[in-house]
Amino acid sequence: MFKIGDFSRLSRVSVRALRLYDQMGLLKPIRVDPLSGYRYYSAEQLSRLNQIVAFKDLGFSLDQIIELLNDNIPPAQIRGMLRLKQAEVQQLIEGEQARLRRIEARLQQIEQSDSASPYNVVLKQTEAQNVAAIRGVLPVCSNIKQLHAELENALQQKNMAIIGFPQTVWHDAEYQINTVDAEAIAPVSQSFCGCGRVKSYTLPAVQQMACTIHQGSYDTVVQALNALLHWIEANNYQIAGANREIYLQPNITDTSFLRNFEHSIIEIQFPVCSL
Amino acid sequence: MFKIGDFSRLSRVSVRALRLYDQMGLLKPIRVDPLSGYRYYSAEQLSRLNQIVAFKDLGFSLDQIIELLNDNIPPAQIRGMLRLKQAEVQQLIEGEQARLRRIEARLQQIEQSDSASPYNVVLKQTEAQNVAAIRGVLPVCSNIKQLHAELENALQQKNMAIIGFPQTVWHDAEYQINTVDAEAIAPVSQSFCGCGRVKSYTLPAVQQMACTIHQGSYDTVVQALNALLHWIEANNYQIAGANREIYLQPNITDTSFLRNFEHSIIEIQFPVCSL
DNA sequence: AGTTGACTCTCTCCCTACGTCAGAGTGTTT
DNA sequence: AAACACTCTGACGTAGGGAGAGAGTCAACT
Repeated sequence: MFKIGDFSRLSRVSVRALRLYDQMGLLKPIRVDPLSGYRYYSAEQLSRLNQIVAFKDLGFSLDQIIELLNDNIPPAQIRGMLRLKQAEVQQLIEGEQARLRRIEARLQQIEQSDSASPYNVVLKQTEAQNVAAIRGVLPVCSNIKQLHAELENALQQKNMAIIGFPQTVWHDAEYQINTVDAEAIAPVSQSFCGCGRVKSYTLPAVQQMACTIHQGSYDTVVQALNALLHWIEANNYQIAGANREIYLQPNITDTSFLRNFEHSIIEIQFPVCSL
Repeated sequence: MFKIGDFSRLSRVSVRALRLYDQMGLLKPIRVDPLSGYRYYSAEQLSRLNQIVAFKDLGFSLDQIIELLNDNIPPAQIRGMLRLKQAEVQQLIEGEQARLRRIEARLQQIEQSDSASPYNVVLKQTEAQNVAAIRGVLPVCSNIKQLHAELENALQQKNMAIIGFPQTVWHDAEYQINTVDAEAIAPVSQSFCGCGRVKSYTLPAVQQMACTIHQGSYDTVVQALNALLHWIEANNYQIAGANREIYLQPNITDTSFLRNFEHSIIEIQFPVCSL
């Protein structure tokens, strides 16, 4: 019979852990002195303790180990739990590898542009939303303002409330001179029947959206675009749809963004998928 | 200005997290109503929040992010922290890959021997210890008993206290018929000058020791050996030294193990290193 | 002006698998 | 008998929030 300290040295498991295992019912000492409360262990218990440590090394939680060491557990279930854990660890590794790529991309970015770039790219999900939209082919990008103004007027006349920030979707797969296929969009509470150029539909949800935020003059928004595209390339993603711009205003009802493109706050989004 | 809920939906960061960031000083709302305590955020803060989320995705803790977002931090230090994190993630991945191999080895083992094998292999460190030892070439394994008896007698005559479990080191690199090179060992408190066949030295520490525990008759100890060797192979380790057997007795001073090999508890150890 | 429903506030407890005290009691040795 | 090593229980801390209680606020609708 060993006192807890000896048993701890023997098994190389900390005293604190042994007391925890006792409390959880994972490994009870063979005897507890009712007077002093001292725990006494026997050498035979090393085998069970070894099992506990082995399962812990496989990544199981103590609660799971209690289950696993239950006497009347069929081997099939143990296999099942092992497979589950296997998949879990597999996924964790993949996640960490993606993280590693992100870190490397960040390092590269710092080393290229010596000053730290102000663009931080984040992966998000977006939900589907009901929207009103006007799509058109414009001679230059900046004409998107007129499209938004037209949309706003049309919705005001229809008495439709705008319940979110105005957005633009740039449908051009690649840069084209003199023509830009763009769509001005405003979130609305419910679908309605479109009329004229105004369409009503549901902007689909996107699982993986690479996003960054641009602040300042609209003229420098290309820098944000560049940073975003670099990030997508460096992290082994692929563009999976048209990119969006969301015009973040102080208030949803405020529409000053149309007149103030010098101090705008814009979130730029690219749908992506893993390469 | 946005209330916390709107800001949360906008940024896709939970309200709870935003409150935490406020409390930690990571992202203070631009205004807090002194009466109601309501937090109000501005769209401009999305950019900082994006930075926070981006660094969190890289694996940094909130405390580290406070440092990283400190205005007067040189880019060189950011690079350093990124490199550190890179190494850390790299190591984590390797650890998880090793775990994956352990899980796979376990699955294989279960599938081969349908009933769950009672041997659980664990990786430990061992410390250096002063020992007394007699080494000899024996005709059969079981003669190790005599060597231990001889060692015990010699130490008793010298009045040396044994302060740990008796052990055997099997020096044979490979199995040989009719001759076994083995060493009976007993831990002692300090080194002394050996005499005759009894040597005194320090048994070196081992960084990685693959261990399992055998209970029952000594005759079936080969099964434990097999399980251990399988584990070492399946986990991409290599044997890096002579294997040891530790005879775990109810008490250190008890020497009944020499007479009772039918109900022994033995820990078997193999020094290993990564392949 | 009142009411309702949706938000928000602070506060506390919960999660892992222990590490780390603090204060009190035990066992062994000199 | 004193010293010292060991053990006990219990509490608090960890990272990043989740869940929920109880109270207060805001905005819209009657």
